[in-house]
Amino acid sequence: MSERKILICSAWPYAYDMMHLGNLVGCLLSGDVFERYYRLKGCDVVHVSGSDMHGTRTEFEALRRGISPEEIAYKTHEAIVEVLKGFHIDMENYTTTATETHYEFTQNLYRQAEANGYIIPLDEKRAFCEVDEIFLADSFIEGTCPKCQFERAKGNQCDNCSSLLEPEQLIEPKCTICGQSQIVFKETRAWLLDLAKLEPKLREYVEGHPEWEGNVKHFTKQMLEDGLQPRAVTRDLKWGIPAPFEGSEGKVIYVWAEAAIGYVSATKEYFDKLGTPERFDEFWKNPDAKHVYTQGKDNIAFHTIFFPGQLLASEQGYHLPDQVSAVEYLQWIGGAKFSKTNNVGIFCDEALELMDPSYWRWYLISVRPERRDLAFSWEDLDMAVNATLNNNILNLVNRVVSLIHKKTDGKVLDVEIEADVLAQVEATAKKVDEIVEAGGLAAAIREISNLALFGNEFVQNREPWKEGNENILTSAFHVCKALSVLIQPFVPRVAEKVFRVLNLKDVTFDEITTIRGGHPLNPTEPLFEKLDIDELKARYEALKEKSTQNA
RNA sequence: GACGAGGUAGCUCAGUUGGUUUAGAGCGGUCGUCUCAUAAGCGACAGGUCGAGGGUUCGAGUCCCUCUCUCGUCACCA
Repeated sequence: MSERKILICSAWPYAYDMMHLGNLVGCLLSGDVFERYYRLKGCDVVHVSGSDMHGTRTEFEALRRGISPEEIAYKTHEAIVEVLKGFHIDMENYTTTATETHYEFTQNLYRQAEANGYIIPLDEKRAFCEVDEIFLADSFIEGTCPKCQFERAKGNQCDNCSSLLEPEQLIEPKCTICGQSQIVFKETRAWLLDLAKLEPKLREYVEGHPEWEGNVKHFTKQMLEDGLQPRAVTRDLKWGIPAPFEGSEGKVIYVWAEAAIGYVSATKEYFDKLGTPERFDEFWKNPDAKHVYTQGKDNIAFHTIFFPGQLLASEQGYHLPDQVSAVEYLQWIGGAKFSKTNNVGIFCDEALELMDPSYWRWYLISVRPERRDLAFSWEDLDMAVNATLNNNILNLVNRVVSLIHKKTDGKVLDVEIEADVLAQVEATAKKVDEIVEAGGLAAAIREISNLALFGNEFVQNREPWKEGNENILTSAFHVCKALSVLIQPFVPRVAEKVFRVLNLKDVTFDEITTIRGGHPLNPTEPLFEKLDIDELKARYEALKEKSTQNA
């Protein structure tokens, strides 16, 4: 058991509504690609995530619809599980935050934090709706802004004059659940995680990661510069994990304070079920393990400050996040925001009705917003799928395989591979590896595409279809083989087909540079089908038409 | 509002700590071309005031200031 231990943690989708494509690409899909990549390299990989079942919105939405939060959460969870299957996202443990393991683990962790002196109580007046008998989050209160008289100012901020507000300042505050204004401010006790006390340790942890870049670095640095404050980890809600503190009966642990802990409990649950609970420590108590977190930029602070803060507070020696691979936002056409209520954008369940999931995977990762926000476009989709994946990469494979069948009886000749081909393949593998190890994926796809360009150019220039040039095909095959391995983490089902045609089995990363002479191929089969983008658009329009009518 | 991050050819992006005279790729577009491959492949060309203005410097896309646009955070939304 000396392989590298890699733990991939994808941010937990909120089990309240179906994810859109932007949610998918940054969290679960990226995680899946990383998982497959590291496994290809022979690492010991565990990938965990799950549905975030609790939360204010779920509970409030349940109140509004008159059903239980559980019902919403489980229904959504089941739908998400189906979507993951549909996108070929397959991890060690996709669970929920409503499991017994998670409840126990979270409560234990917070008891440990309390015993270590990191939990402090605080009494505070908070808005309470007497109709719904529930404490209201600031954003669930509306009223007239005391500054600009805008009538629908939120409890924390006025959307009109953008003043920051306290809920008490609103004139005629109303509950947005029942619409009534029977709001009183009642004293209630909250328990806070003392992040101020944890600050020196967190600072040390963050300073230990000079490789963090971009938003991850900036957000985190900013948080520390502003100084950390104790932050409430309990809520006056019913649906959630009962808070385990003295006198905290009837309150739950707040979602942000428990969802991330799910990374740990989900790993534990996985190894418990597997019957090898001792292996948990190989991932969570092992300083040599590498932990990769995939999420959207809105979650950065949770992964670099709050979550490590909790782990530190427990003083159990848990491994802290190493790589925080955060993406910017994928937006809808023209920079519009995805919105279920306004029926804008494509949601994951709809996406699967529209197109081959391999194509979605390839497109989404190739436009993965790693540097800045990015808008969906049909043109980009067309280019990524048809121009790059189909015409450039897969057609090259098909081209070379057909030639080998025609010219050398389906056998790769046992001759030397051209030096520049060897060098190009090796250089690409190296670059891809550097990119992925550093938390990038879109750039890796660009490198892979470049190798295919090189391959096509090579074949074109050396004309292996002419008599006497058959030896060239061995080099061309070498490129195709490398391509097939490199695309595997991105489009596993497509790679499977290519492996079959190339007659490769139990493929690992090493296959990229392995030299094969005298290797027989299998009969060719269609490797791809062109995507008809106009037809796809038409079906999308029809789908939207239908869901507008249903709404 | 405060703070932070970004605005490079139609699109997606590269551009080390400022310096090979005409700012680079890929895709798209235009033209040409091979024929092994799913009208795929290859080559050539197309010229973007590097968001706007000012400054520092022998020299700035690369540093500083101002402005503008986009995005994010601002701690009971996650």
